[in-house]
Amino acid sequence: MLVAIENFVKAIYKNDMQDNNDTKPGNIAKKLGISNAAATDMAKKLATKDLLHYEKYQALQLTEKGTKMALNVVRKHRLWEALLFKMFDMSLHEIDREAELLEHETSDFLANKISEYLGNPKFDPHGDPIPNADGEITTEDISIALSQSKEGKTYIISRLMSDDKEFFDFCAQNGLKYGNTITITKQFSKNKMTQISINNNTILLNEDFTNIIYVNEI
Amino acid sequence: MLVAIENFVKAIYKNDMQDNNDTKPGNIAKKLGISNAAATDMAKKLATKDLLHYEKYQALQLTEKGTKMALNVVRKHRLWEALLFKMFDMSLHEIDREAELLEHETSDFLANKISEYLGNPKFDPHGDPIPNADGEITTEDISIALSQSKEGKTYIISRLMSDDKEFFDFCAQNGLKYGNTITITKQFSKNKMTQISINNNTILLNEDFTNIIYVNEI
DNA sequence: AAAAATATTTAAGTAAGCTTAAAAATTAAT
DNA sequence: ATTAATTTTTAAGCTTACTTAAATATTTTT
Repeated sequence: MLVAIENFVKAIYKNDMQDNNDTKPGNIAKKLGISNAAATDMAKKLATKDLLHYEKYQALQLTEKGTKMALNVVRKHRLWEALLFKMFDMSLHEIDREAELLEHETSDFLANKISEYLGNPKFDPHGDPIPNADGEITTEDISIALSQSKEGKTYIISRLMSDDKEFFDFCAQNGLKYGNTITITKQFSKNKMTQISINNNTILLNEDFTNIIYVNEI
Repeated sequence: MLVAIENFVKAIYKNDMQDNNDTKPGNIAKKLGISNAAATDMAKKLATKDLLHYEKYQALQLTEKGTKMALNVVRKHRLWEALLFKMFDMSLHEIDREAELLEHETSDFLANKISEYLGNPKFDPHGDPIPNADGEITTEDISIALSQSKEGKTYIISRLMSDDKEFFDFCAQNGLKYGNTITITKQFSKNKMTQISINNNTILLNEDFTNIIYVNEI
């Protein structure tokens, strides 16, 4: 019950943040692996709980209450990722997989304990910001997608925005890790490829990758 | 779905282990806070899944498969307790409360990581044995209830078999903690009270307490 | 601006995990 | 050994979170 609701508002929140497709039931349904009909039903139900605004055929919009709930779940997810990553020898994909389950069964009390233990971190191991206990993200996001980076410049990897195992495995193998430095050796504007240099290795990345790897200017 | 089942087999397992009332639907229902009818229904359902043996009006009996499932959940519960107790400043009651939720959303993979990190502990902070990854409890239980202790003898506290907050608060206040040493200064056989000495303090305990505090001879 | 394709909504139905109330069996008390 | 009390079971019903299929609206293509 609560899990389904939490996952629903979280999916809306993430769709609004990260993806550029609009937040209609079908898109949320796809992310959650449920039917469009189920998503519409749930949307209507959550509207009665004041978690989102629903109007037929329109995009779903979280209310303040809904956003708070989403951020609370996101906070727990990212705190778990940070904790598991620090303590155990686990990959980015593995910590994501575990956090996906633990996030719904974590009290605010425990979340605060974890945060405190970690020194109230502002970012998780993917570089995603961790909302504070009040559901606020206090960091300013100055990162850009690698696809927007400028040839010749040097950047620091700030976010790996994915939950795909293969992507993370690739990143791990090639030193593409939160905090590492890379230089853009070439931008191929025609075919949207980006050539980077990292640890004296040259890697050619396609659009799929350069849209989910985020970097900060130095 | 899985959570309800896991809690059901766990309740049976614990009832068999700790309590001397028989394992009929009503007793399990009481523990889980559900109706007798619901417990009967669930028992029938789990019988079809080969998790327990069900015969009308008879006590419920876990199959080997059911026992394995129960032990797997118990393992995760106790590992979480051990981890939370070690890492954070949390009471026995608090770690129990959190572990009760986390236990159902923990992969075997993560459970093994936690166990490894803790050095594969054999006991949790209550002194309860932690089953290994194969669902086996390899330690021999040589502890006795405080109510069975002998006047004049000295013991080490080995288990605090409860999940009640008030009990734990009392224990914490009085140094009644796993591993601590106590001496039995007097056994009042008539009214079933036990007087103990701990840290140069004298405490009088009634039957409710002496039946759930376990000790080992030195 | 129609037609075609796609997405959303409505409607009807299902399974899980409960509930309450009444019937049947067991257990306890006299 | 009946009677009384308690427990277990059966039966019927509810809610949540889905499903599929059909109807309706929207969006895209031509």
